[in-house]
Amino acid sequence: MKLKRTHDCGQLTRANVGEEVILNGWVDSCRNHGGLIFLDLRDRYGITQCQIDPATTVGGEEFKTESVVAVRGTVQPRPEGNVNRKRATGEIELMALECELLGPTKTIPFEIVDDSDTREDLRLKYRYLDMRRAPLTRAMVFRSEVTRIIREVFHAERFVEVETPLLMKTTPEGARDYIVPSRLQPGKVYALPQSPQLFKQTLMVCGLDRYFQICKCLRDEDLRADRQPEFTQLDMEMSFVEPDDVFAVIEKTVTRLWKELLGKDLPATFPRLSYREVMDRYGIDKPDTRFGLELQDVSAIAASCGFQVFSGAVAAGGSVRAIVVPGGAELGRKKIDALEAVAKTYGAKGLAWVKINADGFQGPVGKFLTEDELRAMMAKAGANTGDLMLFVADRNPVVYASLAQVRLALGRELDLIDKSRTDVLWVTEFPLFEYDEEAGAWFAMHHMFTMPSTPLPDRPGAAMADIHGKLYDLVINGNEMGSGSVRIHLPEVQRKVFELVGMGQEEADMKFGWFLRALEYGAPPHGGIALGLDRLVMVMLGYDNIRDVIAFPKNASGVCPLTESPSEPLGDTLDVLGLQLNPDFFKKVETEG
RNA sequence: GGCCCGGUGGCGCAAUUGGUUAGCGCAUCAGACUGUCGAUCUGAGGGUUGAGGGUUCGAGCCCCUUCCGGGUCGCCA
Repeated sequence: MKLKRTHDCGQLTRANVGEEVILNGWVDSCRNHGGLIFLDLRDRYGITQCQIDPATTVGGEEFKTESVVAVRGTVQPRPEGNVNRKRATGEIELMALECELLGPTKTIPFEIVDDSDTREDLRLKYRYLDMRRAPLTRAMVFRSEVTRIIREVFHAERFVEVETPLLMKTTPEGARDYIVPSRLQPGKVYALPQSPQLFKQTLMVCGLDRYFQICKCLRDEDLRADRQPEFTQLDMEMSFVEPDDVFAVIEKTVTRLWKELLGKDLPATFPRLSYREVMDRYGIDKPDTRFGLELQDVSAIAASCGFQVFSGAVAAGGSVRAIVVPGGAELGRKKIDALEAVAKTYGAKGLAWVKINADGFQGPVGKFLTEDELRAMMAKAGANTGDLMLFVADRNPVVYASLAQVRLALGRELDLIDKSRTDVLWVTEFPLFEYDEEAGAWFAMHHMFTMPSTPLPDRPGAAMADIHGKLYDLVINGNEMGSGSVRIHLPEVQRKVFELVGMGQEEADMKFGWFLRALEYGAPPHGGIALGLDRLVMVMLGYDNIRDVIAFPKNASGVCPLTESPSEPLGDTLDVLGLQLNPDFFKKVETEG
């Protein structure tokens, strides 16, 4: 290139008038008026208008949108009345003396505008074009700032940044592993990390005291709008700590991120709510507390009512809970049906409702309950005339899950969520174990390395439901942003937990023997947390899709439309590993099954 | 794997109850134009409506199968 830039496209102002400069960038738009051409040159930093006189400008012509061009010219003030107030460089323009086409372009497949509505797989196929859009460029720069600040805080707090292996031992608990076959050890495989959990705990046994890492984690599960097969975590671990010590570091980090990057003040410490409390009030362990409509337990009244659906649910050990929608008596049947559909998605058999009109009760529940029972429920739930009450009666997990989602749907539908608010909170005191009715077994709710708060029972059983762990989640605006715990540092406790979730001694030694051995040699009490970095950036920017904060994401089918991965293995890749792929395997299983 | 939504020129959309030659905006190409700023004006080209099958005198529209994309449930310790 002959014309190498002296400035970027966002920095020239009145102060530069008279200077001869060179700009390099992309053609944002090129407006040809015949006798003169206006060329908007764009780079990451901004857009500067260049004026080309086709008669005198060397190499001056109309350039194709998105081609890469260099312009040498003189900075001049724009004539009176032609200032563009929308741009930082709007007071000046570059009178082009010479132009050079640095990178020609084919006609682009879609327009590059901020509010793109091009379908996403096409945007991903041409990611380099899509990324030139301001919202995506901004996300990348913003994300870089987030990690910069995180590193500043953690280094200032004397954390050591350590890289842990990508090729590690497979431990198929939890999510499905991505597997990497070993060439040097035929017949064996590595796994890609679902998280560096055991390595970071081992680093505590190493005596590093405070560790952090911004690392990739990989889980072979189905994708969602907020879930990618590979994602990034801010992972940290500290020795000789209680949960409060972990909270303090994260609170410092998060408040500083919000302050520096969004100019918003968050409280110095975040509210702590117990798992019991958030489930009771919101039915979900990641509550969006930016609006009300909390769940109301009317089981006591429902237990003795004549409505079998209600009384039966309570008798079976479940509950009847309600959401009161203030002014909800105005809601039409269509909207209530839509809410019922939400409830059913989450396992509810139905969504009972009653409108409290001035002239009486209206709705299916009204027919089955006496007026006294309805009035008692109104009082218990805090409902008034003009309100709508929505009920779910079922087993507790179903009641919680369905009403929690009905509540969120109402929040969106009735526009109750104050988007200007940032509600950050800790959810604490999670149960350590959960019972999986399908599998008929107990398993660890978070993971198997969390220190119990109370003594463990001798053998698996119902008593496990009452065991709580030093477990905590960070929740921001209803998003699970991070999860952590104080860990087990005593090998006999760790062995006991393995045993309680049905892992025999032999199996435990095969999978985690190396780690149990590490705990036997002076392991410090320790704890930590991992934050989802992609989600954090997504929430900070107010985006609703995780792909928009990741440079080269996969689509919902796990395919990268840009590179077309995954792809058929090439050459002797498989032979070297002694492998054979059998894509028809799944079809066969289907037809034979 | 289940459910919901979608697939129509390069991109975004439209097309009464099934009914002429499938329209519109942007983009593209050609021409005009010395103050635009996502320029404007004039004109032109560009489509086997994702694929396959069926119903019908007639299918973009209805039915079946299938592929692709988005969302979601399951799943994600």
